[in-house]
Amino acid sequence: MSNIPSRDLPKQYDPAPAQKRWYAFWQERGYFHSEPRGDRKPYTIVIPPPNVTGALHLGHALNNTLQDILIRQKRMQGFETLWVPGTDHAGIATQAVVERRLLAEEKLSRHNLGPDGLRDRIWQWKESYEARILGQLKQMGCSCDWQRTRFTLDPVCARAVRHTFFRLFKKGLIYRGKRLVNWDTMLQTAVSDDEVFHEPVAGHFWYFHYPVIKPKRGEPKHVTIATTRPETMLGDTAVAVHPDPAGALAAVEADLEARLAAAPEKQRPEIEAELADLRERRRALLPELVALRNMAADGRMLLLPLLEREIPLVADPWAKPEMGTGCVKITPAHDPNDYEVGLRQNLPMVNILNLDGTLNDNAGPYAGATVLDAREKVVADLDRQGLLVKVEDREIDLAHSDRSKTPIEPLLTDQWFVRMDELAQTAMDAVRDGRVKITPDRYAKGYLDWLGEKRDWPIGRQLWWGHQIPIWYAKTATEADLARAFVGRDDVTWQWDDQYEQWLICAEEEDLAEDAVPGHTLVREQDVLDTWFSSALWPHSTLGWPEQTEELKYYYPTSVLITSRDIITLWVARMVLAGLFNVGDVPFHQVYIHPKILDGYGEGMSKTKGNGVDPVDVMDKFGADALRFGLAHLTTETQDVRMPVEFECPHCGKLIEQTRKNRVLPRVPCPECKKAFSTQWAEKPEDKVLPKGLVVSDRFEDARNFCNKLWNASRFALLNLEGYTAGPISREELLVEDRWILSRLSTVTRQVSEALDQFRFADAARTLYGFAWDEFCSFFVEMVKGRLQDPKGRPLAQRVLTHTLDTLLRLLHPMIPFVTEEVWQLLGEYAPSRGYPAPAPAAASIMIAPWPTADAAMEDPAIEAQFALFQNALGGVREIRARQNVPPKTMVEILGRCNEDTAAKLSAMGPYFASMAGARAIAWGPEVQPPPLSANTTTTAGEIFVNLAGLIDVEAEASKKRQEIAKLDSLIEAKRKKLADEKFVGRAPEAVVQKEREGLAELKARRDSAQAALERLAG
RNA sequence: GGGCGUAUAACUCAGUUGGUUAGAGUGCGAUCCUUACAAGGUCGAAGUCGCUGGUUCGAGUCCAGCUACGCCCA
Repeated sequence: MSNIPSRDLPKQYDPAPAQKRWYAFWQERGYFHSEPRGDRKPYTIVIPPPNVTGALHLGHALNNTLQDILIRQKRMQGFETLWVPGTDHAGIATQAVVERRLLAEEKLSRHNLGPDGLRDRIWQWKESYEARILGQLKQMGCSCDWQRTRFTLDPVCARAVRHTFFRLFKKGLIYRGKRLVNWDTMLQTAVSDDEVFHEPVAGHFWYFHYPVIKPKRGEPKHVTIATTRPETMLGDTAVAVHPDPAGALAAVEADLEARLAAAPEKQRPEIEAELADLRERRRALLPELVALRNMAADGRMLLLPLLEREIPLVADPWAKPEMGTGCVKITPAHDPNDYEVGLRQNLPMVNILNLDGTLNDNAGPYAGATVLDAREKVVADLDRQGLLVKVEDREIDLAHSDRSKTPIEPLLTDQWFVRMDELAQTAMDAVRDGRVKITPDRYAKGYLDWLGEKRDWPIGRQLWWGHQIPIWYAKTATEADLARAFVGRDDVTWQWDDQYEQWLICAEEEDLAEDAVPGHTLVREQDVLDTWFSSALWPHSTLGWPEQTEELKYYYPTSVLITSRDIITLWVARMVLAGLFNVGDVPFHQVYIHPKILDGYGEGMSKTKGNGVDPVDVMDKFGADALRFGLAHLTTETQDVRMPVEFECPHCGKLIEQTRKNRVLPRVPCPECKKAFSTQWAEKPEDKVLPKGLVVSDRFEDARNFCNKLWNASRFALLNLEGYTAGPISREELLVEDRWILSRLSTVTRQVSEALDQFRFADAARTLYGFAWDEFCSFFVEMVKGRLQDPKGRPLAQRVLTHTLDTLLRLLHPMIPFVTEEVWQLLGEYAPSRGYPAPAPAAASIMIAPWPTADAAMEDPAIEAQFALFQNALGGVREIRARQNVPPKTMVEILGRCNEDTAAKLSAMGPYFASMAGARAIAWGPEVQPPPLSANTTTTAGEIFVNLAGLIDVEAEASKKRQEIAKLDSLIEAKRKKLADEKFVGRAPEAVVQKEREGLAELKARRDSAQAALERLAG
């Protein structure tokens, strides 16, 4: 049997074929699949299901890379690991995207298609994006158990949703109530606060008079109010004035004075102006506000213009005497603050809007008009009646729906809620008592604060895409009818709805027929549930709950949840309370919050902004391993990661900076070759035919280079394994470099294991990077070269080399699975059995090879110290060679003046000085004298002289020495001063002082030797 | 307005419990195609640790204030 490589090993690692080959291999072998096994401990992660709205960007790539790193490590550690993949239907987001697309491309609205038609289109979208997303994960190497892939709308998840709703409803934790919501008039649904963004727009501030009905003598005949939305006056049910205008003004004034006193000079004029304004306002306005307050107390009514409706003047602190006219119109059904006033003052709530954003019959003659039309008409009509006082220009912070990008209308509607008081408390307790640990722990604060508000959770969405609420309305039936119809069934329950005087029936498993209650017609609730309702169940719904499956018993609670900080409240908190409510235990023991990836401007990546980078672009250019290692390397404790990206011109390769402007264009022209290329936004055929410009970042180059370095070191090892034999290695036969690398290997193994256990991914990556490159490649591999040429030394060198490489590969595998598997398989061809101290057959795949364990007995500080001496001496020689421009192939003679101990240690390293620094070591020891023409440098190993007879550039060397002396002088001076300071010597710990003294002595010695060298050069 | 975070080399980031002359990668300069690797080797230059004060023998590190930026909440 031959040990000659069975195929050529290229000098550059080519990631693409390895990725394809080994991912298929792993899947064929079923390594990703997990089944409950009593003899092993489970380690479980459920994926944060990506929205099917769009493809994944680098933020997701980071999230999933970290999960795969942990899963792969734990699998190697012998846990029964399960990583559950899946996607989220993302109700409103997906429906909005598909609707927008339909409108843009086919000029169709959802009403043209109808509910079933629209749902068909959304399913098509879902199928295509789910495939794309799962494909992205597979390309990244994610070792998910694909047999267990779930979707939040699939039958298993749907059943969990139904059961959860039923349980909550039965316990009285679900109710229907009025609520002012953010109404999206385009999508015609309520959207949550999280789905609203505010944007300043140019608007106006209109001032109107409302006449007072039957004013008494001396009282004002009208009140003046100001508004940015005149049409809402049609829904006004009161005007408010502050109950204590004088007191309120005084409070504001006191506050301003306090600020003035504390303010820095440059802010004073501004505050002073405000104060002056306030005092003027008191002079001009206060008497009237007091009068109005008294009128309010006396029950005076106003006449709402246009509709000629009588509305009360009320006293309420919401009216701010320091703002506007001091009076404020109250529209409880269309403004959150007014809604509060309406509740306090017991005012009627008049809704003037239809769901499509036009005005309804309550708007009288304006019914049917759009909001903007009504606004114009209302202003014109008031003006005609002489009630328009003035108009000011003003910038308005207008709420927009994140989904449709249209302005939000606050609207009072019936909504479904989950009562949160008790549920929130259970989730708070779980974090407080440590059953759920959040890392970094500062994020626990936001979680607890948010839950502490215990705000009821609005769960209804007026959409067609989602889990339909399992409620049926019975208007006409009596409770006796229901009891008769559902006798003996525990899967149906009902409640009385006071507001609309009807029965609400909830069914746990199957839908109810229209005639399920004989003689009556049931009507099903049309609303669907908030997406987060199904996401909240994810850790247990994916494991089969409500069935008590083997999976649920074995894998639940899961081990860790890895996610980004923006959904700690929306998702993490709700998973905790849902898990506790449904299963009776927390959904996971640990939560790790990872950094966010920002673009070059410091903005988070998102599909809508256009700055999202497709990980596939990065993988096309650098490979999956480079993507993964690069991301892990960036995952530090607190920092978000800034990643400026560039387009790579597909024609000429030129890199073009991605800007706010060009990142949303469907095509970008290359400034270099003038040809255009397409981007992720290309949709029109004429754009799509252009070649695509990859979006890349040089931040992955390091990682790509690292993988290549590892590949080449492996290549070297493989090319030198001819004649390899497995065999035991005894400690005694090891050479210095063997002991050193094994010592380091053990330390690194320990450090990496600990770092991953504590989610310090960057530490783990940096440790491995430094070890592999600077120690394994730069020293061990270099030093083993000579031994491999020597028949006597070769077997041991091969054994230590294969063992070290084997261990290094295993440590790296979770981060860079493909290249490590590629090398592992090649290594298996030449050295199927390997290891220290005794060889053992290697696993069939590195994926299932055991995770290395640190061997404290191998950690040898003495050897590491000795090795450090060698490294320092070597560095000294190289430095002199470089500064003296000694040609690379010229061998130099070196001498070292050092103590006996160091001399003994360095004498043994002769061959390595030769091979690694082109130096022949002549002598080591305390008595060594410098050659007449030499350059020197002082290292921790002593003073190194390089004999430069025939080579020396005297002036360069002298100048270098003078520089060195100057620098040492200033350091010596600083240290002298410090040691002369009695306070330092008296109060600092003795060890520190001693260290300073030694430091000074060393600096002086170095200065002396530099001085001596300078004199020799002169002489 | 409240909360959280960040500010260290030209860029992107490390920097443990305060203690020698503050590190890495990239980029920059010099040099070398030495048979694992030019996606590489060797060497080098480069920092008022955001600002101001405080604690301390000693501060990038601890405290206070300020400035700028980011995120979350209202």
